[in-house]
Amino acid sequence: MAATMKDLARETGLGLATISSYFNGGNVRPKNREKIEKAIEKLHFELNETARGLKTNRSMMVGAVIPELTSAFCAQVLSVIEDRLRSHGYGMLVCDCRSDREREKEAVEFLMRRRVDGIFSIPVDIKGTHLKQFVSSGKPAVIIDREIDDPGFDSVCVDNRLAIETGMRRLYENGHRRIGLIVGEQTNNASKQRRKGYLQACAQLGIPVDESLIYIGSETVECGAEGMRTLLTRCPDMTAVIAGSHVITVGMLIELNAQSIPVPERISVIGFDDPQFAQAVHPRMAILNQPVRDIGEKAAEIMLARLQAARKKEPEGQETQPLPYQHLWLKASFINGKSVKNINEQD
Amino acid sequence: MAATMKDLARETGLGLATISSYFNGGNVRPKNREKIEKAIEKLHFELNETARGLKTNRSMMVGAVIPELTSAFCAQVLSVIEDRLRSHGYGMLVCDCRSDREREKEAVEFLMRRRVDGIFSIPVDIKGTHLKQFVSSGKPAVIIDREIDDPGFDSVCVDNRLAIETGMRRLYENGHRRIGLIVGEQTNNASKQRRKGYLQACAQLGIPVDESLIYIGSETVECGAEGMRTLLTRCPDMTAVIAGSHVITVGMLIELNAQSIPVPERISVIGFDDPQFAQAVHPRMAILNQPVRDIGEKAAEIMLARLQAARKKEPEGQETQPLPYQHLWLKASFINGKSVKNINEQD
DNA sequence: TTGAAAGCGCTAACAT
DNA sequence: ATGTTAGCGCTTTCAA
Repeated sequence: MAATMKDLARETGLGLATISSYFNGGNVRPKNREKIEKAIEKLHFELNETARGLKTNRSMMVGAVIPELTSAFCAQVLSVIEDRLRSHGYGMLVCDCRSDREREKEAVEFLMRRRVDGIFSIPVDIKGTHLKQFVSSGKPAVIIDREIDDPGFDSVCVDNRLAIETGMRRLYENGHRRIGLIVGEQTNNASKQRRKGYLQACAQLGIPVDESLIYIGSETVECGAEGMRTLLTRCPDMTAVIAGSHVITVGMLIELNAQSIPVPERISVIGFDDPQFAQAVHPRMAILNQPVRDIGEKAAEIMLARLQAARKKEPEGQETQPLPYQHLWLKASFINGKSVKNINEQD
Repeated sequence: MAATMKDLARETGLGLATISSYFNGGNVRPKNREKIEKAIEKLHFELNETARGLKTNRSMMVGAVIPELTSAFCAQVLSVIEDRLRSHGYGMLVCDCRSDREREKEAVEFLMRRRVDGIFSIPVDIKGTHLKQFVSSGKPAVIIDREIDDPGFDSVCVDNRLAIETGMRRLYENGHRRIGLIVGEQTNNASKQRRKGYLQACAQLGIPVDESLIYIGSETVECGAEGMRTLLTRCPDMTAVIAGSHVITVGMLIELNAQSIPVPERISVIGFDDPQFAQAVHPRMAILNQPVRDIGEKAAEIMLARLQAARKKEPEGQETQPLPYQHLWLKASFINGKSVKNINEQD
């Protein structure tokens, strides 16, 4: 159906190699360049990357395995990555695994069959077992957002411990001592780190830890609402709450809203992520904001470096010494709002 | 590097065709099935879809060209589509074109080089010129969310005219007559239809049209804020506003929030999309909600039907009569909130 | 049911 | 600088 290089060769009277060379930046006589370009135009020729990939053993595609495409965090990070990679000629195959380990594993196998050159993963399985087979084929995987037990990958994470600590300190400075925390399941390292940050902050600030102030649920809006509801009745003396993720923030606000509980008069809150959302709610919410743009850029950068290294390797024959794995820890920033009340004067 | 069918053949002592037949649901003796499965296990064999695609002229991938991956609407629709397609063995290559026509065109070319079997497009170019070349190769394109001038594609849209009309009627019933509208650029058919719905509702309800109540900007948060600011000063007697999209809704609320304008006391608002967001803001916002799930499902369904038809066609040789293009119009629903004040009693 | 062989569109030696 | 040719890993006739 579609025109092939052979057709271009016939049309121009040139050899196949010349045509191929034209597309691969080789030296082609200006006269012939023109001829080729004319033929391309005439025959509506489009390079067949599938065939090229078969020959070169590179698909010029990467995979992205994520827990939820509808999460703003995932979408924003992917958006940055896709942009950077496509500008280097790489396509991105997205696989949403719905936070399910089985589907995550299947997604990686799916991507392997398509011979993607690399995989970005926001892992559900923090052991990273789903990627073992893939990396053992010598291809790069970059982990995003979740610290993984296995050090055999590059990773770009946010210092979640520090993030929560920052929030806690803010609340402390504003006189809060009975502070609640709503976080997701502790199988997820990000959530784990957030809880750890909470405990650590308590220790540093001399706040006695009260486990009943900690609600552990899941990464869902429902959990945020449920958590808020629970904490409000369980700890009536609680003056502030920190949400352990964006969806939890949303759920938290839904519950406060449903119960018409005034923020920050009755309770102070610090949310997570999405500055626009924080500005749109009333009162403007204080948040711990993850640097999504940086995360995406760093992850893409690392991947592109590895992809490039892989391309160079082959010609040399000998294994160049491998780049050491990178583990980046980016910092979340605190964006102030009006959702935290200073209760110092009340003492 | 990776094991090939040849390796399986050698390992099992069988012929290539038998191996291939095994993977394609052909008849293989149980004894040999076992042998093959053992060999697959042993050699960590993974089918090479690239090679298969070259031969079969199907990539088992579809492309998705969208204006902004970070838009919740896009992400949600894609999430549904990806799920449905992958369960049928298709991968999804996502191309975010940042609402840019040039990049949109490039994205389609990019996808053509990868020989995707179909393309989903939430088009920037409503002429659909970016898809011309692609569909002329006989492959299906499904347009989402934006009515396109060319009828030569399938499309799944929302009746935006009706949506805004519904909102207008609600406001009318609550006594509002001076109603503002903030919409995106009129090069976009969705925005166009929304404005049309506004005008039509005015006509039906006997509200005189005042162009100064209509703010036309772009599909950005900034435009929502700017629009709100403008309308508030330009039309101090305005009692209600309808937002023409979700991002505009967010911008609108940011501005109201910044100016500490009480909703719905001073002004009533109706937003667009994202029920969770609507519930999280105070007071709970009334919205016109697009059926994202249905949109994705219908689009995927149409695509899968066409993909299947294309597979059947070849064996028959003769062109089966083409399925007629479908143009679906789904309805947005009104979800009530507390952001609309009944001002009838004040008369 | 299975095997042998041709070829999908391209790249990369190698030869010219 | 350009042409010739041999595969990349698979599917698919065609024979056996």
